[in-house]
Amino acid sequence: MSPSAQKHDVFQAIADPTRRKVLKLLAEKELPISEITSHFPMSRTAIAKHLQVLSEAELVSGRKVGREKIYRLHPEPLTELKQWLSFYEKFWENKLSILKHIVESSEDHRLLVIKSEETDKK
Amino acid sequence: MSPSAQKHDVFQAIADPTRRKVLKLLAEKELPISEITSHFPMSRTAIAKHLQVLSEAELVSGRKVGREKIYRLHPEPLTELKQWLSFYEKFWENKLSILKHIVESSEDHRLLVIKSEETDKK
DNA sequence: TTGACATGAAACCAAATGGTTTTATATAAT
DNA sequence: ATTATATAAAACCATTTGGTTTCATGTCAA
Repeated sequence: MSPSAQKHDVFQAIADPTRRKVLKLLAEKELPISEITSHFPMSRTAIAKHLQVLSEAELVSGRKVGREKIYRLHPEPLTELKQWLSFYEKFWENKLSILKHIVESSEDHRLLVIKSEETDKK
Repeated sequence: MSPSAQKHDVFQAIADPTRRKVLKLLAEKELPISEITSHFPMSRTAIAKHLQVLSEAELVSGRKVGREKIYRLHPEPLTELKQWLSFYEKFWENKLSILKHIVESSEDHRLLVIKSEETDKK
């Protein structure tokens, strides 16, 4: 595929556990495909495809060195994720918001307890 | 699909743009399925399935009120995402780590020089 | 009671996903 | 020059995904 085919975004890219593990590997140091593959119970081709997805999301980039293709982490796109997350942080960082959430759901909890007790007595 | 099938995790759940938009809607206030659906160009059934995925990831929960099923945001699982992200933040927040990355693997040595000078001024 | 409304459940479908195997090509090492 | 290594490219495959349509069921309103 063409470079930066923009087919996959960062949200999709990190959805797969294998790809997340690849990113973690590359966080330590850049690596050729075959060495990355050695950490997984699947074929080199499969890993190459995962690298392509990561590459489309611009989370990694590969350069050819001799007969090897060496991939390295390119973490900048993760800032998009961080931004997205920051919107929701208020729901667990702001105590008032958390409290509000609890208050809103308290009726249901009472209901649940009562039902459980009734069931137990029978 | 079976209820609470624990089939989807938070990474998968937020991978889909529609589901992210649903979360944002529910961040404002809890809503019944049909009202959520009114914000999207797709069927109620499709939205119901997205809600199921979000529910499996425990990002939302639904309770039946009369003939409506009202869904509410449950943002706690996003902390897992935040934790995951925090590991990578050093690569763009910590200048030394960024520099280390450039030194280790960059073809662009001009960038290296600029970053070094900035660091030296301290 | 009779509709209308809100959802649930199931069958179906095309496309995407995550893998495989096979074949080809360029580079490195002997 | 030959062989082993590293990757690329393509065909193929099963399952999942993201949607649809249809039909059934429970609840509210007139």
